[in-house]
Amino acid sequence: MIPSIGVDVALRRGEDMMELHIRELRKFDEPLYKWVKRGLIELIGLGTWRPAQAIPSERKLSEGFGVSMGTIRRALDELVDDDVLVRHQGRGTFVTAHDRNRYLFSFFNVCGHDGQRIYPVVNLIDFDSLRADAFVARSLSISPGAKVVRVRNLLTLKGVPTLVDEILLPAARFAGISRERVADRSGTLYQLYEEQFRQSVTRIEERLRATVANAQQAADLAVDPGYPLLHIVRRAFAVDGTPIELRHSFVKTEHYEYSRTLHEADRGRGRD
Amino acid sequence: MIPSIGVDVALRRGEDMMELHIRELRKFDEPLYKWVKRGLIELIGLGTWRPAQAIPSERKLSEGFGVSMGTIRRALDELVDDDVLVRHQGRGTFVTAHDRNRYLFSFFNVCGHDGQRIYPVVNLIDFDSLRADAFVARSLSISPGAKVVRVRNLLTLKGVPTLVDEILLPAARFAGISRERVADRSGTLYQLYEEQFRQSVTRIEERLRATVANAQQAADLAVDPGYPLLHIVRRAFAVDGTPIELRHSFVKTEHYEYSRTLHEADRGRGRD
DNA sequence: CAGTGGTCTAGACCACGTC
DNA sequence: ACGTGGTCTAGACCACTGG
Repeated sequence: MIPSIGVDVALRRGEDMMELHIRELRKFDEPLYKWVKRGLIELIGLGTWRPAQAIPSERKLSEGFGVSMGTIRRALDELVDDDVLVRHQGRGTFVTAHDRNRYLFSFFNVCGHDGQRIYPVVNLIDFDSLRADAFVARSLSISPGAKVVRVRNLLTLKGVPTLVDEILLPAARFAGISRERVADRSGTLYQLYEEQFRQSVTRIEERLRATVANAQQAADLAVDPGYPLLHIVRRAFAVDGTPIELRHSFVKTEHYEYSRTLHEADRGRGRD
Repeated sequence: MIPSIGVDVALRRGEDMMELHIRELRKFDEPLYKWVKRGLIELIGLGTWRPAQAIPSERKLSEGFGVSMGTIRRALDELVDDDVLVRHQGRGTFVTAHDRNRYLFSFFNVCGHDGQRIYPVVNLIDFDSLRADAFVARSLSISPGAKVVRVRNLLTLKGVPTLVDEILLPAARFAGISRERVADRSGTLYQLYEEQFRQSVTRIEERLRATVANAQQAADLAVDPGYPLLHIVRRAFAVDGTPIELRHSFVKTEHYEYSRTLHEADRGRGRD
């Protein structure tokens, strides 16, 4: 988009050309603040400002984008709502820093019957690639037949094999992904997506069903075929709203279970 | 900044009494828009504008409160976020009409495999009372042996028996509840709690497991014993944070499933 | 101290819905 | 045509943080 936005010097010279360039990239009938927001998302995605780093001040952004501070603030407000940015009065506005606990427990909802959270031990049991069938293509908003990477994990909680994951990723968004890079990571998969492929997960959608273990799952989880399992179908979405992961999880809920707290103000989120 | 000047001016013009009432509520060191917001909440609470009715336009509110339109808009923005108001461009701003859909779909997360929401048909199949055992007592924060009302419902979606509920209520909080009052209600159970017993549910906590149908459940849901069911244990909490309902739901997820969307900003809610 | 975000103003023009 | 909310401007002063 406009790689030099925010760098004060670049604006003064060639202002007219810049302005023209900016206006051309504007979408028809799109509010200015949405355009600013998209621009900032793009710049963050390009690594212009790293997590925990400050972005330019509102006044500089106002000058750089050529819009008023009110418009900048509106864009920043939405990015703060989306948890892409954090404001600190008197200090500046910062790209959100994501630590491992955040990702682990923000979207990992399995806990003991007493409600206690447990750190899972993750073991990679399979890594390969395949072509998207109709369902996968629709779920990931890609073309049928497009290349998809598949990761299978076994999660163990306090020595008890509890959960098997089958994770499908659109290969186009994860260029260069390999068994080694997945197996040798230090944090969660979502950290890997973010740090190595610039894909930040901001929203997930989950559907839960009850099912019974097939032969493979029974072997992985050390139960008999026919044992009841919680089947979670999850889609993870990037900042721009596109799905970047489709995940099937099968949970043995004998000692652990899936837990959520819902607030009245969240109504309507159940199905959007 | 002396907001009461604008208020006084408005009063001299004989607008109405709302400003007089609000003026006393002004706190020092509070942003103006927060004051406007509290004022509007109070006026709505007093019934100045009924649900589904329009409130005054932003320009009139600006004049009435003696603040700029930008400040009014900020207060309205937050009230829209809180779902107290709804905006309709070109028509006005309206007090949210809370109909049965609100409660139904705010905490009812079962939908079709295609994501479509369905209105369930509820049939009361049992109503009795019993004494709390240790688990129920702890779950409802009551004494073991205290009286508990039990309601059993069968929910049918598009003619398919899909869900059986066992609902446990602390009798002390639901004095005068009867089979008839539960069966003859027009809306949801949570509406009944709110309207007849002044118990508003603001938060729920859910834990999900996979299980298999016992004989009773199999008969209710028209499946064979051993069929996999989603078992949801729910606690509903009142405004003051005390639990007022313990509910076990058993869901046949053949055609319908449990669905949730989680946002990154919700992190930490999974286990609190 | 200078610079940041937080709040607020007093307008403007536009898109939309209703009459 | 008119009034509504939606967007946007070009400033202002404040509270807070850091050197």
